[in-house]
Amino acid sequence: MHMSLTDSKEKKHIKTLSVVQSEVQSSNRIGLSVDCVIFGFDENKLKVLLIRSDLKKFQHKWSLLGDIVSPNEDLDEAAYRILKKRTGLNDVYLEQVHTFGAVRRHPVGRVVTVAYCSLINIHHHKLNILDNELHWHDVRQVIDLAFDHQQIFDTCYQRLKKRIQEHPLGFNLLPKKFTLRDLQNLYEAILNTKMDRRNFRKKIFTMDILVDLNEIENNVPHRPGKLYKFNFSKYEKNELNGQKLIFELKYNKPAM
Amino acid sequence: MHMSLTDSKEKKHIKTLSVVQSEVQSSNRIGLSVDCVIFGFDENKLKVLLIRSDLKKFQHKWSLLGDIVSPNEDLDEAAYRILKKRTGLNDVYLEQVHTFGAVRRHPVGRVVTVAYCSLINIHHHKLNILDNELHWHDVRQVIDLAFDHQQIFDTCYQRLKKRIQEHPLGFNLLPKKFTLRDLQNLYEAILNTKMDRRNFRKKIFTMDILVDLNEIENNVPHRPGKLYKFNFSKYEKNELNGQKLIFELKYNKPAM
DNA sequence: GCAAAAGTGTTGGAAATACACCCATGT
DNA sequence: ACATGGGTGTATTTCCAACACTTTTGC
Repeated sequence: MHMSLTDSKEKKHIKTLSVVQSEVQSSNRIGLSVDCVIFGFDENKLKVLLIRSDLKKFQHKWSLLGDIVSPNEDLDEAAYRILKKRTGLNDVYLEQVHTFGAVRRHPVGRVVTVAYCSLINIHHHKLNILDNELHWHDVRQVIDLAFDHQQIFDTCYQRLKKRIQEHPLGFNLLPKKFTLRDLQNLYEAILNTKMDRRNFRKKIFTMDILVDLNEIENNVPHRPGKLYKFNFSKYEKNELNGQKLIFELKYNKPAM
Repeated sequence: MHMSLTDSKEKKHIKTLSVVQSEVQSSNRIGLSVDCVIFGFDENKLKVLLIRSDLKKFQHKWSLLGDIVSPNEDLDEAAYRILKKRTGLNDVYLEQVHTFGAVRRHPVGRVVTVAYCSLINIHHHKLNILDNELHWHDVRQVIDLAFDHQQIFDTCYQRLKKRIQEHPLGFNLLPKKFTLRDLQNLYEAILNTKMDRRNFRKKIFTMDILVDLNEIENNVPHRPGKLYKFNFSKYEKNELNGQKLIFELKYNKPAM
């Protein structure tokens, strides 16, 4: 059944670097940008950081934080740069989500944008927020963004909901010390669900990823809750050893 | 605590289209390409379609199928175009996976590439395969690809393993009519695991996504298996109604 | 009749759910 | 003292994993 291929085959032309180089250059009229969907958590609500569009055409609409990628920076670097510029934060959770490349997605011409999703502690950066052109929005009230940013936001929010059920990302949104109620509120807000308090605690403790700080919250008009922190190294160790998913929180029931 | 913001705030400069336009143009010296990781299934092995690099520097290495994105085609279109050109297939499963944008990832200069993952029935396109520069490789023997294609391949393969446990993608790799053994072989090959036949059948039937064709395979030296096809509409209906995941096949045990 | 894979049910353990009472604090 | 949410245990159900024998075909 196997025939010799050598006779029927045409040897493919091998290109030199410079040939390909000119091919690339003749077609690199496509702009490249990065847009960041920066999530924070405050007042038991999931928030997203938005800015007024700086384009006249979209002047009254909100948009994501984005910028053009510079020719000598890595894609990820660009995302970190934007995040740093707007929030002053380094070393935060940042994940590439999806690239949007429809021809007419941007009014200035062909710009392909790579969307990143970031989770930050909203209280770690009071800085540039006093500019009222930059604002935290309740995710439930995010509508009608500029460009195709609504679609980008929706995609990132969907991804967050999925990822947070499989990995302990939520801790990026909380202060270092938190109560179990804080943690549960976070998950309920993001997943738009209600969970049984006892079962939630059981599940989290079974994962063995919290450190009991032997402290309690204060100034609460009820019995104070114990404070915990996330045990990052323990989680990583578990993830390496057991190939089983250590963190799994799946809830399908909508709230109420 | 809330102070009036109006006095301290500097009104942001609103840019016109043309200002942004020139910003984009001055910085669009970044090439944009698409690379496709095309998976097929044959001889009970998961295969991936590779081509000899057309760059002299990488002349002896295999690489993914890719091309430059043209300024007037959508990103997804570019991926479909590449797939069509190489396999002759339309309307196949294609999914964007990740964008790779390290500054020095490509020798000809700055080229950012968007990786797509595709699943096709390997027997639907005998066409261009006789060119021995284009070849199906057993995924277990994919090493040392050109550029950063090894990393791209690894990322896509990882993604495939995950996605196929949550969605009925496997059917894209099988012929229209298949036996349950075929289906199980597919999953075992992709996930590199062994499953219990009885439990596998039970799980699949519970999902109620197969149509019994009342046919059996023939020319097998043992009792022939029944043939089924995938019931796409039924799956979609289930996915809409119940918000619960209908398709869930999780196996963590390695083979043997 | 024999080799080789198809087809089929049951059982035990683990995990998820549902659910109710006492406790510590601020007012 | 009371209002508020913190903290805990158990019974039930559901899901998953383990497992062995009979059936049908080609040779």
